[in-house]
Parts: sequence; structure tokens; C-alpha cells
Amino acid sequence: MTDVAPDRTDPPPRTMSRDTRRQQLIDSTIESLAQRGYARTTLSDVARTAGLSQGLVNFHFATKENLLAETLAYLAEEYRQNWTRALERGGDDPAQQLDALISADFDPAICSPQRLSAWCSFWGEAQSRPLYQQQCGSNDAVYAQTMGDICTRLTRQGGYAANPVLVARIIGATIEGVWLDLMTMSVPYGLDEALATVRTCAAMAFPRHLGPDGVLPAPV
Amino acid sequence: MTDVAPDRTDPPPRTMSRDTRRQQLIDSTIESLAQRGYARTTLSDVARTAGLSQGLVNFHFATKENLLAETLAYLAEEYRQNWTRALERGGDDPAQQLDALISADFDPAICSPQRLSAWCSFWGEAQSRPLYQQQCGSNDAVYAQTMGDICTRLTRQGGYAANPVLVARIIGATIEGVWLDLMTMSVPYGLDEALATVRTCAAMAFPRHLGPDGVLPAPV
DNA sequence: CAGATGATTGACTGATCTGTCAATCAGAAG
DNA sequence: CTTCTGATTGACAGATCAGTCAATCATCTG
Repeated sequence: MTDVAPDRTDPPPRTMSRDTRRQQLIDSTIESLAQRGYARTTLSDVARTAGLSQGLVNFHFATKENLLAETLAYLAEEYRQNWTRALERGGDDPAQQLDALISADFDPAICSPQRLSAWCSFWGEAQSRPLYQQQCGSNDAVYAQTMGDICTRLTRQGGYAANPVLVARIIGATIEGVWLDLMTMSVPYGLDEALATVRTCAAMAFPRHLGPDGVLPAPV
Repeated sequence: MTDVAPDRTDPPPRTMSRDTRRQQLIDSTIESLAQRGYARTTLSDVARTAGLSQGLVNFHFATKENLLAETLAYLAEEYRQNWTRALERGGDDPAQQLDALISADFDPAICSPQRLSAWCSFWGEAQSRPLYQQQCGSNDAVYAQTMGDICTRLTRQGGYAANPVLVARIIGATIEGVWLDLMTMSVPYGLDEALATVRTCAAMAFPRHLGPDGVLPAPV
């Protein structure tokens, strides 16, 4: 909850190792989730992947459940920061913002096979674990609200007829569906094609502002 | 593989009990997956839910892995039959067929919270289990191909400009994304609103044939 | 160098779960 | 009624895993 990102690093060399180890173990957890799935991920796996002894996992995270909860929190925060920063770079134009939001979701750093697999592991278990569901849900709600606001402004600005909340839901659902495609298809398409797919979806809703390759040049 | 659906029931009373038990245990497995998730589903759970002794699960399915594989096969077949039959009732008109395919995916029998949870459990594990991945993937490929064909015909017939394969992918992704919404949102919208969302997506692609409430009356 | 603090190890424990199996039971066949 | 076949039970063995803990190691402080 309090210390997700490794901050305050430079001056004191004493506890630096603690955050390093925690991050190392979280990384190993993500890797193990991706390679072996949630059900078969053990603390021994995580420790071995990190090249550490298994007792250390309990030392730093107390319980397995806590390790997994903090791993999910890390992924959620990483994801949130990614689209938040992309949005800041998008300026004030809603079309630019919408495209920034979409593009951010297919940033290779966020959308790697490993990350997608880890996310999917949590989705599969979240349904029966209120803690996970809450963690996924609260973040998604903020994202959906942001997407809704952007679509509302773009609809108003461009004089579009469709219900912007519904359009935002469609675009958001398409993003999640394309993610699932990237995971479950035996021969998935690439990130560029995934991005083009969602952009095309957005272009169907806002054809005078967006195209399959991003924001259109001249809004007249 | 061979006997998924409970057929040949009436005349011989001898082995009827075998298929009954198998189906009973598969139903219990789905229930347990939905309530406790994949990782915490045990053979004892499944047996207790079915009101049977735990030894019986191994007697009928040999291994836990086999039970889960057959449960996934049952879900996949149930899903396949649902959209296949809906498509048969859709006649030859591609617009009718597309709407039938979309509607079928939100049939309460298929799209219940329990079924969605069970599916998501398998998705979460499928990444690391080739058997599951293959089973999910092969079915999805047929579905995607069918959706692609229908969109191709509708595009040709209606003189639409967009790439039908891309449109089919968008509609399919939206369906999967809406499913995820139904699972992960703390306050999800209803099946009617889910269906309206996907129909609106299809209407953006084929505005002269489809609307938010289904097939439009007059194709002129 | 000596002492203190915190990180690290790996063996161990207790609990849980899967799969086995001998014994039992129910119903059909003779 | 007796026999036979297949379903069913529940106890059990073997394996795995999460969490504990005493001992060790590294590093910093005085």
C-alpha cells in the first residue's frame, strides 16, 4: 500500500537492499505467473527464479497471499502511471488524448506477453478473491471515467450524435478484447496490428478526428 | 473427446448412471471454479458439491487434470452449439446472421456469472497449459472465421468501405471485452446493456443494416 | 578490532491434496 | 436365492507446499 515504487534510494545505503529484494521478488513472481500460471506458482519457484533462498520470500512478504497482492498492486500502479503520463503528454485536445490513451495500452513495456499473462492469471482468480477484485476494479473505474470524459468532450466538440459513454465503453472493451486475442490466439497478431485495430474502432466512432493510423491531420 | 453431450439415454438402464455421474461432477466442477477459483478448486470440493464421495471423482475421471480438461471441453462444446444453432436460425441474410451471432453470446444460459467465472478461470491457466490453450484456440478460430465470413458478405452486399476482417476482429474483441466487464466490474451492467453495447459497435460498422437494438427493418 | 543490526540460509513442521485400493453395496442375470 | 458386474465408499500413502526458526553471514558503527 505505502511503498509500491522504489523511491528514496540515494543517501542511505542501509535499507536499500530491502527494496531491491522486494522488487526482485515481485519481478520473479510476475515471471513465474506468466510461465507456470497462478495455480502452479510456488514460493520455491519465485525464490529460485530470483536466485534466492525460499525463506527470504516469507521474510520480505510474510505470506504468499501478501506477495501476490503486492505484485498485483505493482502491476496496477505500473499500468496506471503509463496511461496517466501518456495522457499528460496528450495536451488538451480530446482527439490527441484519446489516441494517447489507446496507444499507451499497447506500449511494449506494458503489453508484453509476460505482463499480459500475469494480468490474466490475476483475472482468473480475482472473481473469487475480493481483494484482487477490488484492486482491479478501482483502477478500471478511474480509467473508464477518464475515457468517458474524453469521449464526451470529443463528442461535444465534433458534433457527433452517438452516446459518448457507450462509445467509451466500446473502445475500452475492444482494448481488453484485443489483449485477450494477443494472449489466447495460437498465432496472434503483433502490437502494431493490435493498436491499428483499436484505432479503427475509435475511428468508426469519431471519423472526422481519428483514423486507423492515429489522429487525423486536419479537423477543418 | 468422444462423449461430451449426454446422448443415448432411454433404453438401457445399465450404464445410464455413468454419464449422469460424469455430468454431475462436471457441473460441480464449474460451480467450484466459479466460487473458489482454479487454484483453490480441489477434488474434495467437487465431490462435496455433487454430494458424492471423493474417490468417485478419480473413478470417473482418473485424474484431476482430466476432469478439468473435460470440463473445459464441455463448456467449449456448449458454447459452440449455442452460436451454431443461433446461426442456423438466422437464415441467409448476413445482417441477420451477424446479429444472431452477437445475441447468442449474451444468451443467459451461456453468459451466466457462473459460466463467465469458470471460463475466466481457464483463461488464466490456459497460457501455461498447451492443452487448454489448444482447446480454447481451435474453437475461437472457427468462430472468428465465421464472423469474418459474415462481415465479408455484409460488406460486399452493403457496399461498405471498411476492411471486413478488421471489423470482424473489432466486434469479436468487443464481445470479449464486454464479457470481462461483466466479470470484473464491481457494479456490472446487465445482459441487455451488454448486448446493446456490442450491437452499437456493429452498428458503427454497418449503419445501414444494424442499429443498437438489432437488425434495422428496411435495407432499402 | 569488537559489537550490533539486519539480511539470508536451509532444514524442518504441520497441513493439505491427489491418487490408490480393498471392502462394500446395488442391481441385473441366471 | 445366488452370482456377477460395476458403482461407491472412505481410509490411507506419498508428495507437495506454506510458513517457522535457529544459525550464519555481511555490513555498519563505535
